[in-house]
Amino acid sequence: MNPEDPAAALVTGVLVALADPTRRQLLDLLADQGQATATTLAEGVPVSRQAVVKHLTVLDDAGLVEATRAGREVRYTVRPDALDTTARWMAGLADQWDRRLARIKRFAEAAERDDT
Amino acid sequence: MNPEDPAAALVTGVLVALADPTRRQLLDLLADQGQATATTLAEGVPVSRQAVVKHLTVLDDAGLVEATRAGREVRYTVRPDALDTTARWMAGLADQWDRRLARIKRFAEAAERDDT
DNA sequence: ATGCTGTGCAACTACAGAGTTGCACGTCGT
DNA sequence: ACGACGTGCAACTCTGTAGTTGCACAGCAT
Repeated sequence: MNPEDPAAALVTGVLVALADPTRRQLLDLLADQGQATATTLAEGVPVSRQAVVKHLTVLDDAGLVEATRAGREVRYTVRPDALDTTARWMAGLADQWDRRLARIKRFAEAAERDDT
Repeated sequence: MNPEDPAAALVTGVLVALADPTRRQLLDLLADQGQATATTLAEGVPVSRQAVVKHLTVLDDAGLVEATRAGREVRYTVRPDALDTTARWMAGLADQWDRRLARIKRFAEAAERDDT
């Protein structure tokens, strides 16, 4: 995954965002409620509103949530696209490893046959 | 994803492990070479051998690599299982969000029809 | 036996990020 | 106009972790 690749940057952001348990919890709440503000979300999580705001910023940068201004409040929504992309990337990586391992295994077996 | 769930712990470990770019690079090298030692891997990465060892420990705890002792050296191998599990978890989550969003959208449209 | 090479352990530095608090500003309802 | 509420900004603390260096120990070769 070359760092110049824009898709790579997206994946990195998603992984970093999901690595934090509080952020996963926030995503869970958001997906459940469909829409919520930072203040509301702070009630369902053991940290301050400001901490929630920071987490939401990270999630926004990762493309996992979307912020919409409505008067004096900001409503957040879940965005599945980035998550989906990352899931596909990961599945592809797992597949790649599987194939490489299979190739190496064939190699080892061939070498063994040559010995005996 | 409830924290008591053993599968959740596995997923968390994988996410944390993959969130670091150096660790992803190490996994790339490992998957490419099939097998390598910490000392060898340190040559392909811009950090010291000790740093590499620490990263490999994290990857091992996450179940992404396996360490095998061979005389005085320790050979590391990639393990696709944990990655595969996490990829599936993520795909499931993306799907879940999609369905929730679809449900909410229907809700909103129904409410709009009631208004007009 | 001795030197070379790969690991392991420990102490240390440094920086990023998770969290907090306090206050100022815009917005809504009355 | 005024109070209440939601948000934004800034400064600060603190812990975790990535990284380093130095040294001791174990295994291999000659």
